Amino acid sequence: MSEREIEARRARLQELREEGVDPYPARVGPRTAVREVVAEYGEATAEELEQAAPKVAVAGRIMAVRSFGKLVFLQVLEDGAALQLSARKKEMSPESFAFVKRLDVGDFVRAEGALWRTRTGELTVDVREAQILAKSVRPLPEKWHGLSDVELRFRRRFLDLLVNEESRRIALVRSRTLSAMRSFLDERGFMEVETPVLQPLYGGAAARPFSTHHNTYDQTLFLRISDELYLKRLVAGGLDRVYEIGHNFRNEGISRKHNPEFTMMECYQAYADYRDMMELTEAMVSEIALAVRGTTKVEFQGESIDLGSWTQIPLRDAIHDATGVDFVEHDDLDGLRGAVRAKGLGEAAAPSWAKLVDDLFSEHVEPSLIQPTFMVDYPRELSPLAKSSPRDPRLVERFEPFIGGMEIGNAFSELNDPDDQRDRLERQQEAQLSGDDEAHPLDEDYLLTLEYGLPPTGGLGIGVDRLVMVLADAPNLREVILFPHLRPESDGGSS
RNA sequence: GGGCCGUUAGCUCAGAUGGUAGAGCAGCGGGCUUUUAACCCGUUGGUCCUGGGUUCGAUUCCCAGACGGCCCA
Repeated sequence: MSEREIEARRARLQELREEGVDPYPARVGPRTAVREVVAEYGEATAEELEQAAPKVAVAGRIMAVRSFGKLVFLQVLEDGAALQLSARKKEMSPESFAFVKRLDVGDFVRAEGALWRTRTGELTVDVREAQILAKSVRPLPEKWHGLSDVELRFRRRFLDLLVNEESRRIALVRSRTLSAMRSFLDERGFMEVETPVLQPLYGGAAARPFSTHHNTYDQTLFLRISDELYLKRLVAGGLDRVYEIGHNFRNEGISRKHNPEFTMMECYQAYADYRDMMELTEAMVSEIALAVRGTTKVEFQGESIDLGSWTQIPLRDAIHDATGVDFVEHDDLDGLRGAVRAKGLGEAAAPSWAKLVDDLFSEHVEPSLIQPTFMVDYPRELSPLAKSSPRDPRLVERFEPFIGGMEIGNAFSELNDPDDQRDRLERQQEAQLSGDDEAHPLDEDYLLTLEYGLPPTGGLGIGVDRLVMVLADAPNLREVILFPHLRPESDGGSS
């Protein structure tokens, strides 16, 4: 094992301690942010700097050392901004120079001195005094190739962030997306709330939950698969515009577009319907794109996408155009299976009519929905929480927004008729009994809420991670989640 | 869940028809006062993912497994 470098660094750590230097001091001392120094003096000429010789103190992590014996260049990085330090033997006390020479790449230091510009034009702090802020006893990834091992990048994300600019950029896009989303909703009069992650009964989406156990009450609890039912309880309680941005947990596979734990924004607006939610979605996505990217026109995986321009397609037409199958004509499982077979689309394995419609859509339509698209007019069976369409009782007032071939949300006029809701949830129970483990459970407490009365309400959910993928042009979900779910690290043994 | 590919030094990667392995960077020692992947000389460092099999001998071949990647479901 190459523990040798760690030993060497630990030896230097020990030396510092023996000399009475605290390698992990509690205080940093006065300093100017590297970014500010660069902003202020980045344009100054060598002559200007030589005349004024402005004294600065900066702090940061040493990312590179180039030593010439009596002259050492170090590059420090602080909050994504880099600055070069120089240490010249002739210009420093012997102690200070020896101290700098003993620093390792990865150490955090504070250094003070005058700014100058080297022969190659690099803005540089000519160090007179330096202090260690935190000793690093492990070597950083190699400076040229960096860290490219995908597994290591995710398992040691801090190293990835440190050496891979792209990783840092995506984290920033994510942060700005969340902040723009909050501003947008706040400005529209929405109130941010928090609802339980641990729930006695899950609901609000078609998914299998994680379950856990509360010891004191000896109670089975589920990690929420959606915020929906709790948020609507709040609307029933008179909080007319609410939103929540939080993690949902779905016990399912991992893919380019799926992580078992992901971030969802859900908002609900009383006295509104799905048309209003459509308008809200358009405005929100545009505004976030402007805030994060400065434009609604973005590149995503080689496609130019205008996030300010949406089209609408009824689900029935989209599937019919792509497959020749009309799910309205074939309104039961056997009929639809027959139609799918007749069109040569293979054996339909779906356990229910609704699931089969969903499968047809996911396979034949969704990948082609690159430009922003609202898929509308979903069948009732596919949407147990959405209000029936007054135009056609087989449909519901629902849409899903798609960008870049991905479903990025879900919205509807919320079903507030308690009897209709009971009927739909009872059908879900039947589905569950016949083997659909993603069916919605029957939530009596939620039905009680509806019996007291929920105003006409529009609801919208946006998958934040996927939206960030689009805004950051990231190829998969794990790039936009700082700590994506991975299998436990194995010791290589078989068992 | 299925198919394909990968796993070799701290990092990035070579490599051998089966005879226990190399480079660059990092480290260590030396030189060097204008570098930007600094350079020059010397040098340390390996469970070649794990287990089993075949073999005189396996890191290499075979089987199983772990983890990861891509594609598919």
